[in-house]
This record gives sequence, C-alpha cells and structure tokens, in this order.
Amino acid sequence: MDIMRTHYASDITPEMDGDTVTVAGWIHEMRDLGGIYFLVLRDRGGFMQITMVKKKTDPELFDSARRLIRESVLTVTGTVKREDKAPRGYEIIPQTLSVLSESDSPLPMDITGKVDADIDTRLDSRFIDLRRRKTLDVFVIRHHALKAMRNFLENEGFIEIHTPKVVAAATEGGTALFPITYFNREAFLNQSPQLYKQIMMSAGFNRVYEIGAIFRAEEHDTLRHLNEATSIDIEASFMDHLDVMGILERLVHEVYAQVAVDCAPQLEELGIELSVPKLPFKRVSYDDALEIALSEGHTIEWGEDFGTAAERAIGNAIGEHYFLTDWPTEIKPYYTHPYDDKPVYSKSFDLMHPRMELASGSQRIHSRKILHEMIEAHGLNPDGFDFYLKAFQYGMPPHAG
RNA sequence: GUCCGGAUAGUGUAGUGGCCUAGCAUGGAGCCCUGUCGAGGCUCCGCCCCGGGUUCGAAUCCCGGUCCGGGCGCCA
Repeated sequence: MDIMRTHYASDITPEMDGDTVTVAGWIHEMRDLGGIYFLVLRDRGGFMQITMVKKKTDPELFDSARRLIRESVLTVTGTVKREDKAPRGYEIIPQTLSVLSESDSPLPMDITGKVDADIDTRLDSRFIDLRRRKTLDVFVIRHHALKAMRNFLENEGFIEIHTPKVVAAATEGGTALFPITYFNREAFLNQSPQLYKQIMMSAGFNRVYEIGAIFRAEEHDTLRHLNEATSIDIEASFMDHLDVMGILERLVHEVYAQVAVDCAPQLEELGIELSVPKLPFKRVSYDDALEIALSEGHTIEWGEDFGTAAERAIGNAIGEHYFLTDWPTEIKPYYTHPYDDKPVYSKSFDLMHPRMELASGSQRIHSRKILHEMIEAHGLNPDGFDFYLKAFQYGMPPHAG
C-alpha cells in the first residue's frame, strides 16, 4: 500500500467497523447540515464519506474541515464506522485530517455531473475533466480492450513490435505527414507501421502486431478522424486476406466479449449496452455493396469509393458487423495483391461497423518486381522506397495483414 | 476546404430592437439547519467574443474577424 494511506475506498467494508484507516484522495463534495458535516472523498476506486458530528468532534478539527476547498488533496486518518444511513454502509470518523494540496476556487468546470460542459471546455481543463467518473470509465474500458487484444494475439502466436516513428521520407502519396527537424535534416512522424511490419515478414518473424501512435497531417474535420491516433496493426506470413479476416473477426468478438465482462460497471455508468457481435461476420463483396448503394438511390461509378451516406445505407441494409471484400485494385494501396485470375479485383477487405469503417487489410504483393511496378503505377517515386523494396529481394514470403 | 448553425457569469443555458440595472440552474462568499447522498432555506457575488456600421435606442439587425458545433469532402 502507498506510504500515505492504508486503504482505498474500494477496500473498506462495513465489516471493518472499529478499524483505524488512513485514506487519501480529492474532496469531491461537502454537505454541511450544521450539527453534522459530511465530506465526500474520492480516490480512483470510488467515494468515501467522512462524517463529523459537531458535538462529538474536536472544535478545531470541525472548523478546519468546514473551511476546506473542493478538489483539494487530503489524507484522513479515522475510524471505520458501520452505518446503514451512510452511502456504502460505512463512514469514517476522522481523528486527523491534513491538506496535502489545496485547490483553487472556483473550479473551471463541474465534475460532479450537475452541470454539463462542452467538449471544448472539457479539453481546455482536461486535468479536471479526467477526474470525472465517466472520463475514467472510458480509460478503464480502453485499457481492458487493449488487454484483451494483446491476450488474444499472444495466444495466436503474434509478437508485439514497435516500428520507427521518426522516418526519413514521405514514403507515399495519400495522407500528409507531419514534418519535423531531425538534428539538421528534415524527417517526418510516421503515419503507419505498414512498411516496417512488412519488412518483419521478410525477416521471418511470421506473426507480428503493433499497437501504437500514428500521425496524419490531414486537415479533416470530423468526429471520426484524429491527427494523432492509436492504430492496431497485424501482419502475418503465409496467409491471405481470408486468413486475416478470420483472425480479425475473432479478435473483435473477443474484445467485445471481454469488455462486456470486465467493464460491466463502467458500461452501466456510461449507459452503454454492449452487444457482442456474432461470428462469423458477413462477407459482402464490393460489387454486391455497390448494388445495394445503387438500389438505395446513391450514384457511384464502379471503381469509386463509397461516400459517407452510401456507406451508411449499406450498413443499414446489413445491420451488423461485416467485411466489405474484393475491392477494385485501383482504389487500394499499391501493395495490395490483385487476384491472379481477375486482376482488376484485389484480395482486400474493410471491416465495417454499420456506422463506420473499423479496419482494412489485404494480402500484400510479395514480388519485388510487381511491387515496383505498382508503386510507379500509383504515381510514386520508387527511389523513396528503396529501404522497403530491398526487403523483397532476398526471400519475402507471401503475407497479409 | 465547403455548406449550415452558434458564441451571454467559472460551468450549462433563457432572452430576436426600448419592458435587460440581462432571467434560471450550477458555482463562490456568508448565515440557519444532527443523516446528507444532485440535501434544503435565506442574503450577497459574478456574464452579453472582438472590431466597424445601422438606429433616438443594439445582447438582439448588418458587415468583417476569431473561435466552437453539425453535415459533406479530404483521409495507404
């Protein structure tokens, strides 16, 4: 246990009646009823009520408690008292109470849930926003989701890697990169582990994954896009896109199932009812999806990507998680493997939630010659890809991710 | 980038030309109150984004700017 406390809020039970404990946390609220004074102390695990009856409390302690400022950091040493009228069946009767850090007042936003704050206000005062229970819940859920993914991938024989984040060249077209100064040279923040995880395939690592930060300098302005995000990438050798889809759908299923169990209190607090998607996910080819979009009145030419509205129409028609497969080769990245017998289509997929895209993948081209041609066909300069193309010269297995 | 919409106490909002010396909630200061758990009651404190313009008169209408939200686009 920490040196300044003996218990967290979540450790204390009514059965500990009579025990002396030292707790620490932030002052969440106080309620002054005159003859009795309640102080609600918050730590990561929850809340605890500190109760002081005026007649039974040292006057100096009682007065100092009444002068406290919300969100100050406090340690309290006191006696646990079983009390049916108290929130969790117990309260703490303090002997000593010391302020470790006094808060300013007033607070930049309400954190008790009485008054909402706009997202902008919340981010401007993120240090306070992070104290809100619901914000913590999001972090807890995120943590459990990541843990479930790592467990799953580990069991599937994947090893976790971290690829370079400071890179030499703007390797591709498409998304813009953030330029930075690398000593006296220009460098960029990496937008994807793609090229590096493929190089790991040439090295025989067989199955790798990375969960890490990516940076994209797009001036897009939607709720679904961030300039700094966390990406989850896998790459595996001797596999095609169908194998990857199999792994991915089980991964997604597993994460939902684990989070539903591990984060039941957080989900309830946030009012989220999580439904675990059923396996296997539907496979819908690009051509079939195009037909759905057209029948819903959207105008899209074969070979075009679906817009937001069309994507949503398709999602509504299907109603659950699905794979959008066999995309036209020309709208997929240069490393996407075409079908040998029908090269205008590619061995590719997007994983879709009815309302948005979750992931995309494909079998990769593993022939250096074809890859070189495809880079040129996409209007890119192969010279910039030298470090990448070399990995395809000395034994690159078929792979997908 | 573009099209809509918006900006009022610390926070969230009401107010569409004079009734605004700007209402409410939350908050802060203080007082009352012995079982609160969004405690309650009373008193007080605190706000019209910036710059121009129209008008006898602007929080309100017009123009420009800045910032924010939503839709679309952009997005290996």
